[in-house]
Amino acid sequence: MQYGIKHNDRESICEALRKDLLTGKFDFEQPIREQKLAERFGTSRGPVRDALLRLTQEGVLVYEPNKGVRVSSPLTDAERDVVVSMRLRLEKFCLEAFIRDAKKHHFLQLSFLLERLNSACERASLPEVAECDLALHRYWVAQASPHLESLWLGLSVRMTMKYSRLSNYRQVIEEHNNIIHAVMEKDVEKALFYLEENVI
Amino acid sequence: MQYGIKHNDRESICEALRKDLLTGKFDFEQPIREQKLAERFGTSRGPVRDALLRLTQEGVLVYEPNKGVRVSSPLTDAERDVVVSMRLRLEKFCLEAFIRDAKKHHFLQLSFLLERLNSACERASLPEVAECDLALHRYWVAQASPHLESLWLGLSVRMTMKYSRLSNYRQVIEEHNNIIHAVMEKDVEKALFYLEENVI
DNA sequence: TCGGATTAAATTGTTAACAATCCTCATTGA
DNA sequence: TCAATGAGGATTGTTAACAATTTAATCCGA
Repeated sequence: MQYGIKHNDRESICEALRKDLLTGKFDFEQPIREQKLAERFGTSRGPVRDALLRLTQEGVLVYEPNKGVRVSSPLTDAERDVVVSMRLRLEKFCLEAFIRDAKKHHFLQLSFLLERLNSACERASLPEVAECDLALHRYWVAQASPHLESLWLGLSVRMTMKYSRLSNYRQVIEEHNNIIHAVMEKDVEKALFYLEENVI
Repeated sequence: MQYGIKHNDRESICEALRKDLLTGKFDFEQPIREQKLAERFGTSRGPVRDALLRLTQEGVLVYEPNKGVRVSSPLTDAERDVVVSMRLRLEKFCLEAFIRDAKKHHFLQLSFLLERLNSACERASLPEVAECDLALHRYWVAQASPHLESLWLGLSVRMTMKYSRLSNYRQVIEEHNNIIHAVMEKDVEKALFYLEENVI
């Protein structure tokens, strides 16, 4: 239970599926069947449909009327470049605002998320690393601008789908340590520099 | 019926609501009730919920568990700046690709959409102008990169919500004429220049 | 054997009823 | 007077059944 958000079915199904999709448990173009997922999550098709609709909007799935959804094909390199630069624009804005306004308990939460990322890296569990990495970035985005959070999610998800630098665990830890130390010292310039190194 | 897309209930409800929201038919922070909309559109709550979920993801609505959705508050000026620059980054990429690959029937469709925008401006109908303006931009985005279309939608919707330059109808026509003429001459540089003038 | 129509199965789209949750407001007791 | 409590009504969340559509399989004739 992260952030203390209350989860209903569609939320938790959505998160579980997103994790599976980001870590490559489904093939590209593979169609997704509602009934099957409903059984897996022990609900009816309703909440499953809600989750699929959300993931479609995020860009992980593609929807075709009367045919359901399938896993979307990866971005071209050119498209990915665009997405990367958009995410950087957004996240730099948020990180700067976060540093400006952060209180003690925000730093605490940051340390907690960083620690989670570390231990996920130690366990060398790619799904967990992916999740913790996104949770960390998502935290300062959500704090700085709830308005832009869903926008950010769509961007990161598309990036992560294309391919994942996350398998180099040592580097993942290094990069996030750098960012967060800079944040704690309220050194905006340094933080943005390390962020730029990380979001590629 | 534009693009020949097949509409089911949730799609058409979504579009109708988006238009209403973009043209200010609901107040900011006003809660949206599912039952009321279901009656208005002559369906059950199911498709309405789907539409609301999509509009939430696009950023027009805000969702709170067990409380439904409400109209999201406008962006701050700083947030809007970020969104504008992101949309420009995305749309310039798409317009450039569009110019590179466009065939005759694409230009034809473009002329058609421009004509629709013109007549909406002549009728001085703000809802229609807003719709036609978005439809036009959306066309080259969708043609150039279906992957990025939903991303673009989220950006434009958030921009348009904040405030609308669209009420200066003469300028709207002028700006789009410039863009599209440049596109037809396959003059990338000029097209991007006029686009930059328009997306503000 | 092949192409096209026809039927059957699988899948998505929609609905109405029911369950769970939240909100309002009157009541109670100190 | 005021806060706590607790019905009740309103609203969202979930479910299972049904309708519409697509996909797959079968059959038939040339």
